[in-house]
This record gives sequence, structure tokens and C-alpha cells, in this order.
Amino acid sequence: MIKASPDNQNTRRRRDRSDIRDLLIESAIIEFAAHGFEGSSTRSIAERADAHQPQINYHFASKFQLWRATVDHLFELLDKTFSGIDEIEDPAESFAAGIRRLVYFAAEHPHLNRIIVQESSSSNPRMQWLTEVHVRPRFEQRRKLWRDLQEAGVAAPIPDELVHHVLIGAASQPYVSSSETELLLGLEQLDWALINAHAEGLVTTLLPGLDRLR
Amino acid sequence: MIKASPDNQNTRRRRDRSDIRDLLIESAIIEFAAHGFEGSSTRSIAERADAHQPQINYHFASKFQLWRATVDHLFELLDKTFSGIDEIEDPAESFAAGIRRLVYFAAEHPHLNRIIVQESSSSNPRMQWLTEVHVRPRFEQRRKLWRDLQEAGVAAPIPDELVHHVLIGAASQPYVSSSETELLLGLEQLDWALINAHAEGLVTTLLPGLDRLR
DNA sequence: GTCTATAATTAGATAGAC
DNA sequence: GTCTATCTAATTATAGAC
Repeated sequence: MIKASPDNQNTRRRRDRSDIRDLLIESAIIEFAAHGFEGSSTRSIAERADAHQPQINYHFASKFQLWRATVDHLFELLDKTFSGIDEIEDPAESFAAGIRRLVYFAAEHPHLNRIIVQESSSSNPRMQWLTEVHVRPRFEQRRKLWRDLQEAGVAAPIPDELVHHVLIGAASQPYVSSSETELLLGLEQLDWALINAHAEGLVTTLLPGLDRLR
Repeated sequence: MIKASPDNQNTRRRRDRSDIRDLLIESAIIEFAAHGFEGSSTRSIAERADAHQPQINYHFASKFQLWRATVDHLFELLDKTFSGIDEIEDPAESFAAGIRRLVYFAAEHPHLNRIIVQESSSSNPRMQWLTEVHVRPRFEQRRKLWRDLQEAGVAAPIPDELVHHVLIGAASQPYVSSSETELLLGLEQLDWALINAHAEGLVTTLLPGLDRLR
């Protein structure tokens, strides 16, 4: 309607926004997480940021490059959440802190895990880029630390080849499927007490030897 | 090419296949799991079954009803995997058997969990139907059994509100993201020994009191 | 029940005015 | 850098011959 009416040409005034790149990424986070790459449209992403669809091509050249910038941004947030964890000297306590932060991050930013799961559900160029650039370093580090903790008798008998995925799954599934979780529990939103109990429960369960060390 | 050429009208002969419904569902399982509902096209689904796109509307009336029939089919397979588990008298052993079968099913049929995750990533009519019809009964039963096992001192300190999702995540994540897992491990396919170690590891980890009972 | 043809809509990307 | 208009291709669904 608005578009068709020549009288309403002033409903959307021309405006320059220096933060438009960030706004488009914020919008893309929500759309890609909800509908996947193929299921998301650049039109919807632009509209959510109150922008026009061609602006995506201007600022990111293609839908794929917008997706990559979106994933890069989310991994930067993840890095911030984990900052300083290497300074914890005891490896068991460091891994425990990693579990807690993983749960908190998944609860606060479920979008990253949603995007990863949607892409890793099939083999495609996006999944390969994501795996090599962002996942592999975290996977290898976690695997090595886990082997050390198993030798020390602290860690549960989860195979080190799979501990990355088991941990990610156990930590993020309630939040990746948060609309399902909330519908099942009859809640508007998952509260902090439950998220905390989740995190502490995982620490105790995955590191049963931690108590003995304290 | 073939379509455009009038000489090649015999490249695809007319044929009636009584199993076309099942073939379309088999094809839909793969497409929906890989690309999600919105990212899958009825053309691709039909082509994979060597059928024409309008046959989907003839046999299922709409893309959505094809999706529902596909999910129903996968849950029937899940029920078969779990058949007879209620006859295990000891609740701890029954839950342990449930964990093992969940892992084996996720490894063999990762498509169901992929479809569930993709839909539960946003609130939509498909997610609501899926949750109420298929997920809720399993969720409630698992939650109640878990509470009993925690009171008996057998189960790990995972909150009963979240045990369904934590268990599903820990059991299925390596297979939902199997292309990622295989790329990271440099494997063509996850082998049986690893899948078995995964299942047994989860049983021991989630039911730490089980050994004492044996 | 299968198949071709096509309607109606929507997709990502581009051209060019401003 | 924003915006309108539009191109080409792909989408789901339907009509009608066989």
C-alpha cells in the first residue's frame, strides 16, 4: 500500500546510518538462527533492520558473505565469554569454568549453536568453512585437555573424540530448542536458577573427580 | 535439454509405482534433515524419488502435510527401536537401556534429530505440532523416571526439567553434526566401536549409581 | 495416478537516479 | 550510501490432457 501510493513517498525518508552494517548483522543473527541460511531471505533480514534489500548487497556483496560476517561476529562474542579462562591454573577447575561459561553463553546467545547445527546437518561449503576456521581449534584444545583430565581420574568416561560434541549438545540443547523447552515447561522464559542448576549439574556430572580434589 | 527436445519425449516413460508415497517420504527425510522445511524444495524432493513435483501435491496435498507424514514415519521408527523397553523391571536398567538405544538410533537415523532441532529453533506451527504430539509424552515420562532415579541415588544431578534435552543433546549431537564430526576426526564414517563407547560412556556418566546396584 | 504446462509468488542480485 | 525499479531464476500449487 505505502509503496504503491505516490502520496506517501515521504513515509520512508532517505537516511544514512553509520551503524547499518552492525544492524544488518544483528538482524541476520536472528533470521539465520531461526530459518537457516537457505530458509532466510535477504528481504526479511533487511526489513528487520528497517533497511532495503539491496543494501545487503552493497554492504556485504552477497548473502553468503553476510552469513560469514554474522558467524564471525558471534564467535567474537564467544571469545569474550571465555576470556581469561586460560589463566586458571588447575586444569580441572579451568575445564569446569569452561562448562559453566558454555552453558551461560548458550542460554544468552542460542543463535550461534542454532546456526552451527543447521549448517552441520549437511556437508556444504558453509559447513566446511565454519568447521575449519572456527570449530577445529576449539575441538582440538578441548579434546587434549579432556584426555589429560581422564588420565588424572577427574573426567567422566566420554571418548575424547566425541567430548566436544557431547559437551556442546548437553550444554546447549535446552536453549537451541528454547521455544520447545519453554512450551514443555509452561514457562515464558528459562530463569537463571534453572540455568545455573544446569551448569553446576553438568560440571558435577562430567567431572566426577573434581570434588575429591577440592 | 531433455525437456526442451520434442524428440526425447520417451526419456521418461509414464509409470505407476504403488510405493511412490513411501519413496517420497524417504526422499523428504533426507531433504528436510539437510535443509530444513523452508530450505527444502518440493522439486528436489520429487527429483530424488525420480518423480515429478506435482505428484507431491497429489499424494500429500501440500508441502506441510508431506513434512508431517515424514515426521510421523520417523517417530514410528523410534518407537520400534524402543519396543520392549518397558518390560525391563529395574528402572535404572530400563533408563540405561533407553540411553543406549537413543545413541544407536541417533547414529542410525540422525535425520529425526536434525529435523527436530531445525524446527525447534523457532516458534512456528510445525514446532508446536511436533512438541505436543510427539515430544511431550516422551518428555514427561523421561522426567518422571529421572526424578525417581535421583531419589534412589542412581542418577546424576541434572535438573529433571532439563534432563530430556540434556540427554538428547549429549546422545545425538555427534550424529546430528556428523559431517562436522567426520571432518574433524578425519573419518569417512563414525564406526561402531566409537558409537558403542559413546553409549556406554553416557550410561556410566549419567547413572553413576548404577554400578553400585549391580 | 502420471505428466506437461503454467499460474502466482518470491528469491538474490543489479542498474541507475539521487 | 540510500533507494526505486527491475531482471532472471526458482518457488509452491493448480489445471487439464492422458
